[in-house]
Formats: sequence, C-alpha cells, structure tokens
Amino acid sequence: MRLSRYFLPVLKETPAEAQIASHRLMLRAGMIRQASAGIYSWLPLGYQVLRNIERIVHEEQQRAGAIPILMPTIQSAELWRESGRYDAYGPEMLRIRDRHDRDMLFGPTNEEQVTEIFRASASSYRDVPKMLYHIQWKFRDEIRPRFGVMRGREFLMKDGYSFDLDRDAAEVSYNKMMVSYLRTFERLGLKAVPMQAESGPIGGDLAHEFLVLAETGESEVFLDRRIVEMTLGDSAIDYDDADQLAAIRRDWTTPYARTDDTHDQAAFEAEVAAPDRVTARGIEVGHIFYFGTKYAEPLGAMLTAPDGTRAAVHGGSYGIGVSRLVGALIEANHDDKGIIWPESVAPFAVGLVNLKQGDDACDGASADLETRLAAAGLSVLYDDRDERAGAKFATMELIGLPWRLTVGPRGLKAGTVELANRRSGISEELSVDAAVAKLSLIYAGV
RNA sequence: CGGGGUGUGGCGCAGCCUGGUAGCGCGUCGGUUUUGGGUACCGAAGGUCGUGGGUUCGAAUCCCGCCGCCCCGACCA
Repeated sequence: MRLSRYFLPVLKETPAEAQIASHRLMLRAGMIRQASAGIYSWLPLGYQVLRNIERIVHEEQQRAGAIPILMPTIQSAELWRESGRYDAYGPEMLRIRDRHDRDMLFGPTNEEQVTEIFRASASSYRDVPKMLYHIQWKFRDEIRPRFGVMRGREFLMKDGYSFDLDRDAAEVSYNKMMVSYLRTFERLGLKAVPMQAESGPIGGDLAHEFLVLAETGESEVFLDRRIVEMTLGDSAIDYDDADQLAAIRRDWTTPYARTDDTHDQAAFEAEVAAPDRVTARGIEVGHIFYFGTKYAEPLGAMLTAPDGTRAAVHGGSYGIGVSRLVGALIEANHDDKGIIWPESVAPFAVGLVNLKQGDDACDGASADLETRLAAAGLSVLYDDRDERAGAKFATMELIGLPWRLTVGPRGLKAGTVELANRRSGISEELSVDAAVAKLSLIYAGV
C-alpha cells in the first residue's frame, strides 16, 4: 500500500480527551474516530488490526472445536422475558421499539439467543457436546464509557457457548476454552493471566477472568510471580484429550492469581512466598464461566439422557473483548514514540521509507522492494510522500509497524537497504534479497 | 445518577472577569527548497464562537434553559 493512496489521518498533537496511552495513540495514529461517547468508527489502520485479532480468535476457537455462527445485533424482547433477564438487566440494556411497537433490544450478550437456537433442534445426549460462538458487535449502555475502546458502549466481542449433558462434560468444554484462550492471547503477543473470578449464582470454581497486566488496568490484581513466567509455547495440544486439558488448567490455575473481587490476603500470604507476591493492575480481556442450567431451564432447552430421563442442558459462556484487545495490546506495547505491534497483529508487516522520493534510483529501488515484499506475502506500507525523512520515520514509529525498511542513495551505492526493528531499535544493512528473506522467515512463524 | 470540568476553523489553545463584532501555534492547500531523524521561506483557504431564549444600541464575552464531551465514584468483554 502506498501511503499517498491510503487513508491515514495521523495527528501531531494529542487530543485533549484522551487520558491513557492506548486511547491517545489510537487517535494519533488515525486508527479510530469517536462518533459519540463510547462509540467509535474504525479507520483503515485500526480496522486492519481489529481484523487481525479477529482472525486469530477465529482460528483458535475452531481449533478447540467451537463452531462459528453469526447472531443478530438486534434481538426481540420476547426471549429475554422468557429468561427473566428483560427486567433484571436494567438500564445498561439499550431498549428500542420497532414500527409495530414491538419491544426490541440491542444485544448486550447472546445467551438467550443461542439457547433458543440450540433448543430448537437438540433433543438428545447425541446432540452434545456442542460449542457455538460468534464475533459480533454488542451494546451496553455503560454508566461511564472511558479510555477509548477499552470501555466503549458499542464493542466487538467474541462470545461462545457450550452445551453439555452434565456438569462433568461441561467442565471438559470449559477446559477446552481455557486452553484456547491461553493459546489465543499468547499468539497475540500478550501475557494474559487466568484469575479466579466470582462464580455468580452457580458456585464452585468454574469462572475465570483473563487479565493483561498493565499500569492502566481497571482492576487491582494479586498474583504469584511464577505464573507470569509460564507459557504454553509450542506444546502440542490435543483438544480431544480431556486429561491433558485438565492438567493444563490445573497448572495454570494453581498459582495464586486473583482480582480485588476475589482476593484473600491471608491465602495470598500463606500460598505465595513474599518475594513472589506481585500486586499489579490488569485489563480484563476474557471471561469464561460455567452457568449450569441457568438459561436452559427457563428457556426449556432439554436433553434426553441415555437412560431416558430428560434434564436441562448444562451451559457455559466464554467471552473475549476483541475491540478492547486493541487497546490492551497498545497498553502493553508502546513507548514514547508510539505503538509497537507484535508481528501477529501488525496492520502492515513492514514499513518502507524512501529517503529521497523523486530520485529515480531511490524510487525505482523502493518500487522494486515493494513488489518483492508483496510477492513474498508480506504486507507493506510504502511512505511515498514527498516529505523529510524525519517525518516519515516518526510516522512509522507512531503507527508501530514492527519492521522498517529504508531505501536511500548511500545504501543503494553499497547495494543494501536498512532493516530496522521497532521494538529493539536495532538496524542492519542487508542486501534486498537478504532483507526479504529475513522478513519472510520472521513472518512465517506468526 | 452524584461530584468536578469543558464546548471558539481539522488538532491544541488564547480571548470571556472589565460587552464594541475573532486571534495564535500546528495541520491543510499552492509555490520555492530535494532534503539520511518532525527543514526553511513566500502565499492562500478555512470559524453558525455547542444550541435555544433573554438583557443591551451592540453578546464569543452577561443571565436562564437545553445538549454534547471529558474526569472522579458505583458497573463490565
């Protein structure tokens, strides 16, 4: 993509309303534009990042056996009356009325809707287990939207739902989602720690929140330093192996890690040695919980067991804040110059800076490089503006592309281009072949 | 919803107290400069001063209402 043909409205000055780094940088890098309180338009650069995150979430959901669907944003009040939540939900639910005076609502979540879909066809133990999910815009009329996309009113969420015959089976589904989440966040280049959450009306310990550690997080968290160092890495995961899944969950939920909602100072001190005790702040990016028959009972989603008895299906729901992740990623990956995207979600794989736009040799070499990068499957943003070098470098740094190639007359004389890494700041002079090969190798791994 | 702020060209702000008909910086556009880390110069465009009403000869400025947005608190992906 040539910058001159792209739509990248970067801001030199920081808009006054933005308080935290991710919000400031998203506005400055031209990723979003506010439409009204807590509601944003996604501009090309931001939309690209959002789609990259979505893609990874889709891949990891399906790897774990969840099946993609797409439910509507506007729902009928009828189902919500059946579940009893139409009155229970309160003013956070945006209620609307259609031309026939029917009560509708802009969905804040989809338990009712998905349970209705499931109950319409499933009737026996042979129909489970099933996990359905979608990535769809939600609306919650938050009391106080803030921090840009971190707490918007309209936001993109992955919400998944599991259906099982009983609690034990539901627990297997729960474990699949926990492992899937660990993989998802790791691929996104984030350290997200599963923390025991309030389990709500069902009780038990089957509720976890995933929090990204960041100074601007909204929750205070208490954790064992050792869990921060854990990774799934390349370990082969067999989602059909219930024992392996249970073991992973055990490993990841044994070290102390809780938010202020569930924190128990005495237990914290008893379980974690003083030097390993970490108190920090975190951004909630995921939430998984088992809710038993809470929706199946009122909505009549019943299954016949092998012994002929009928009972309500056991469900769980699993959320990932996709649009919030964009903000969380920036909170975790930025410096005073701008964003630093992990390769897996970067809007472009590499930025190309032509130091002497208008010079035949430089223009030709840049165009050639652009073609070769594209042929290697690497997305490139070529800054072909007639601008001073400093301005071009600053733009690349602001928008956070992980790699930058620089073409200039000095390098060309020596037959090289400069390849620089945004995170480390380290750069090296390479031949065009070597540079393309190196980038291909790096991106083959993400 | 309670508390605190704010609304003036695309962005950041001054002007408001002490009414006289709008200004600065950045950006944008047209030139010149051909640049190795936000270059310099010349020129230009762009504003219902959030909105409705009131006071006044005259309102961005004073008064009243409404709306938007931001921050702190209770809620959540």
